[in-house]
Amino acid sequence: MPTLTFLNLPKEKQNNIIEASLKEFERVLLRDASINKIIKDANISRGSFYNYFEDINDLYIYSINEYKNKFTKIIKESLKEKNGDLIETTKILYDRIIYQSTLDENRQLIKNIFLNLNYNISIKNRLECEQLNDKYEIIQLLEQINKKNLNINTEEELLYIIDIIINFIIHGLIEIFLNNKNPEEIKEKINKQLQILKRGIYKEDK
Amino acid sequence: MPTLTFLNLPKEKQNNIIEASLKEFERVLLRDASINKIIKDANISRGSFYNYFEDINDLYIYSINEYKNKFTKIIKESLKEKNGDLIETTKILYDRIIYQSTLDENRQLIKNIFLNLNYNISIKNRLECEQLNDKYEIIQLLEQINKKNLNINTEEELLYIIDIIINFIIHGLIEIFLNNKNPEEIKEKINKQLQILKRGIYKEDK
DNA sequence: TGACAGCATGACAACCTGTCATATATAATT
DNA sequence: AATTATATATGACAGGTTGTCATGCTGTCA
Repeated sequence: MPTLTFLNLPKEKQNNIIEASLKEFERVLLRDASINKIIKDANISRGSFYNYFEDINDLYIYSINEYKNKFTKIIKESLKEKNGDLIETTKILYDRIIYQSTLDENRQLIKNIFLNLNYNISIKNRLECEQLNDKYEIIQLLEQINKKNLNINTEEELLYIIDIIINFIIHGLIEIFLNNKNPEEIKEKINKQLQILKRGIYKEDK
Repeated sequence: MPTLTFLNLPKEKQNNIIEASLKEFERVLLRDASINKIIKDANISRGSFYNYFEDINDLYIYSINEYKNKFTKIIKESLKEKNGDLIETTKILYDRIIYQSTLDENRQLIKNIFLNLNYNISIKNRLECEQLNDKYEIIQLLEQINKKNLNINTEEELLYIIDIIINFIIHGLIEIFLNNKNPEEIKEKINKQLQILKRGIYKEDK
């Protein structure tokens, strides 16, 4: 989290810093982002930077928050549209993420945000933990899922399933963004994996 | 791949370099590994290093090859022991990887190798592509899987399933190594995810 | 006016990587 | 044996990076 010093800064100065950082996070992946470039662009001194943030990861998590909310919103809308059907929601979700990330004016930044997820798992954890409103958000989302057609016994199982599905999507996006695979091809792959998950991999008898 | 210059070096000198690099890859994750430390430890000059390898990733892929083979062997043995049953093989495989990585004298290195898988997906790809014998290895493994009790129509589907299962394991290992989760707890989680995959997530009617 | 807390600053130490001109060793050819 | 050609080794160097810290500035409060 940024320090109080940062939060007490005039909004304009705060924005300058955030904007400069987003420019940098758009240019390169988090692991290659340069504090030097950001402070030069935002016109602040090196010392100030370290008065505001612990390190560049700290700034990153704070800066991309807006985008996180954007995607939470997309998830919510998709769930609603598909009446809580998990598989159908996933399919439309994929389409929308791809749409956002190929047409959005900030597509390069979105692309990097997704790739950063995998470059640095520990950041991912900080991202998930630090924003405590997350827990509330997740509960809200879970409630919208239609459990009637799901073969589950506990809430825990639902969480596991979601974990699996999220990984389908994230791995798909990595293949697209990093290895320049065709989104249609990956969509096909994710659909097949969803089918497998839907019906199970073992034959009836067992 | 290392250059011919490197491969023509006396075995002892080669070994010195590999040993020095493994020491470094044990100390820190790939993204923090220092060429300086390695060349100092191996007693070679900076210029020589770049005569032998393209960069540190190049050296990494070459150095950990031995460990890759180690795990391929463990997979083969497990498959054989469980008569090709995919789920049972996965379970025992997990136990053995955990065993290796908590008891092995090189546990820290093994831990880092697994974590590196996620820190840098592009390296993972290089690792998978460059060793062409891999394709043969994979085909060999696939043949050993018992498909009779599997609900699959094509070879392609089998590959998708394996992809899913590998991700279960890798994500589990990350939680253990990076977040210091309890291996027993993660084992429980993976087992549950395997159960879900086994039976499918949708109710019969659909 | 003095004292103090909060904030800003940039020089600095201590790292890092990749390159390249030069030096040396080894092999080939005259 | 002497010369040439090729292969390999070297470390200084340029151009980066990060995090720290003593110092200076500024506004508030007594």
